[in-house]
Amino acid sequence: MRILFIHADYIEFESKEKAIKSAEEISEKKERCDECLVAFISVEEGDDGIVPRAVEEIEEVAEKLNVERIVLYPYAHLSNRLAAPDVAVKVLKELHAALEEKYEVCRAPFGWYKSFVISCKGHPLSELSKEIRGGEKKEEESEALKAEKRTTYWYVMTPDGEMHSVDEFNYSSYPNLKKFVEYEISGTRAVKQMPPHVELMQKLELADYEPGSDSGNMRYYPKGKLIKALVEDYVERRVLDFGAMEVETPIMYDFNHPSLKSYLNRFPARQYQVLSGRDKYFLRFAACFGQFLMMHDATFSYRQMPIHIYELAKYSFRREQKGELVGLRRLRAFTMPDMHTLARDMEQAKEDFKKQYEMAIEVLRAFGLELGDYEVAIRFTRDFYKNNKDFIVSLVKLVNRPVLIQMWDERFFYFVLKFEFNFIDNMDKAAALSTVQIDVENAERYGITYYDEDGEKQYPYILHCSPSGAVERVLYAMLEKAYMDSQRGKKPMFPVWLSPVQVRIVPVKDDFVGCAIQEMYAMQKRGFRVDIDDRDLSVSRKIRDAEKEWIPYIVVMGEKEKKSGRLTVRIRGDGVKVMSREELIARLNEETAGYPRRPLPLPPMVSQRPKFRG
RNA sequence: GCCACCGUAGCUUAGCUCGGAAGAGCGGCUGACUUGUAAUCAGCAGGUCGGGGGUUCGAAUCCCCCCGGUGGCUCCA
Repeated sequence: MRILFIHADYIEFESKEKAIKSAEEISEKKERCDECLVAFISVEEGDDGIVPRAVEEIEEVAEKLNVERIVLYPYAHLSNRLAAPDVAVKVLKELHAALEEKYEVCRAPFGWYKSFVISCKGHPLSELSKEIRGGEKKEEESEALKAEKRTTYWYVMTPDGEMHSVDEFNYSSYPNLKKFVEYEISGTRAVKQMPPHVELMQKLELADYEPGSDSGNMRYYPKGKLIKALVEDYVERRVLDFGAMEVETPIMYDFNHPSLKSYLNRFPARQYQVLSGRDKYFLRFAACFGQFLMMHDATFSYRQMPIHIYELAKYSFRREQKGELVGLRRLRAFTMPDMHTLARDMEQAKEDFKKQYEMAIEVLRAFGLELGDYEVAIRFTRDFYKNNKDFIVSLVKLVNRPVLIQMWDERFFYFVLKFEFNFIDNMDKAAALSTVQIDVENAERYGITYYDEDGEKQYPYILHCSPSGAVERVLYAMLEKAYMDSQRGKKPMFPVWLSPVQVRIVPVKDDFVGCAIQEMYAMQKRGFRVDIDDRDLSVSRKIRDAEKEWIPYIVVMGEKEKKSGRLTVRIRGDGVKVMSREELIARLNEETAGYPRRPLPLPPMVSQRPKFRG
């Protein structure tokens, strides 16, 4: 709380018009107070508990000045981290009530544009400012956290349904699971190295830091943008095939909306805030808000369920702690495919949960991430486990490998069951990709209801699903995996359908650029991304550059090819083969079948491209 | 957010310990070469040494503050 004190001969103020929707109702527009202490007050975040101290401070000043009247004047402009309006009004009212015991108190209305005239006495003590700090909130949080930790139990479940103690499980065949368990439970690591994906995202000209923005807001170069767009296209199609309806919702929401507020209050801090005039909004951190508000207004019955709605939440914003931001692993602005499912009962919720679990496995496979490239975590409450033991075991059977289990005695979050697929990177850090949760709380919070067989309103269960996790994080996982491959002597690359350039044609000398263009057009027409390195450089140099770009097929074009009409193709990681154009196209078709396509994101002539980095 | 380390040309970096004229490779430009599967040769241009302050005759180098990045902690709805 910040207070500016003025010892005044008099103050007059008049309320002109409401500045915010939630302005107080008032009886008198014009007021005057003589011989008083005026306190201009900004109520700040976290000020709920500090009224007694504020009262002390104000009384101390009032006593010194020997005044009988105090004017409390809400004044937002002393602070840039204001409390929500309703909190501010509450605090001001409490101040008023407490001071009224000894003083005559007048309070200017909250939320109005007011004109005022003040006559400051001008003696040395007539102008003072104070800042009063609270700061108890954090401790409350950590208490809650400690409680959570006390009642959390960790296990490893094997496909036979056995629960093993995390300490006694034999990890020898599952080193990554061991790393994951360590990451989750103890969290001690001691590696000193740049995360490999950071260097790769820059070298390959995919993504980069943007010094002109806030930390964790990246720029994406054409090749990175292409991969991102393809990943998004693919996930979207999977989700639409799954039966979801695609929607679009705003990226910012009113702090004072009752449903949003109680949701936010459960998880304090961590949002970007946006001012629209004097009204405060927060940027979404997932698509939940918009979709829940939409479904609050929708009418539907048990006959239509399960209902799926989907949005690519671009962007979602979380104001993560600075020390937590790393390359593409953890960002402040990210792209979140977000599907919500409204299920009429737990049976339906479980059934859909399992289907989504299976979908997530397939989605990650499309990005070259197989079972074994990531670790599975399943988390639930003790009650849920008691009633659904077989269901949990069936999930573990499906992946046919040991899975980390976290069980809570009580429900701390909005869900009773959740799974994640966690990628373990070269620094032994875990990052969640796919996830699905069964939410038992938010239907009620948002007033989302369906009509049951008897025409009665019921709250549905809500599944939150991101089949891939954040798109940027998919990129991160692919890059980290490629680095692991290169460490094992394998040539790193993206799946062919995601390679920004799928075929590079290297003319031996200028004379063959014409033939190269013909070849390029022929393959382009069939839907592939082909370019030509027309630079005046040696063949080996151009091969080297193409290899550094991880291009899967390099076609050298010279006299031989012109005469024979066959192509000499250098296949990444598989030597040089001579084949016809149709054979190459057949191979490309096979490797990209069923995946979305996009055109080359760069000028087709390598000589015509800017260098985005070095 | 806290602690530690790092920041020199578009990129990778030498110089910093112990203060004394900022050096290279790649990339770019110009020219020569017309090339057959991971770097053709030569010349030229390119630097507020992350920013600000201090110490000093003199600071890339020593000290302080700030910004950015990374590691660890905390956190991760």
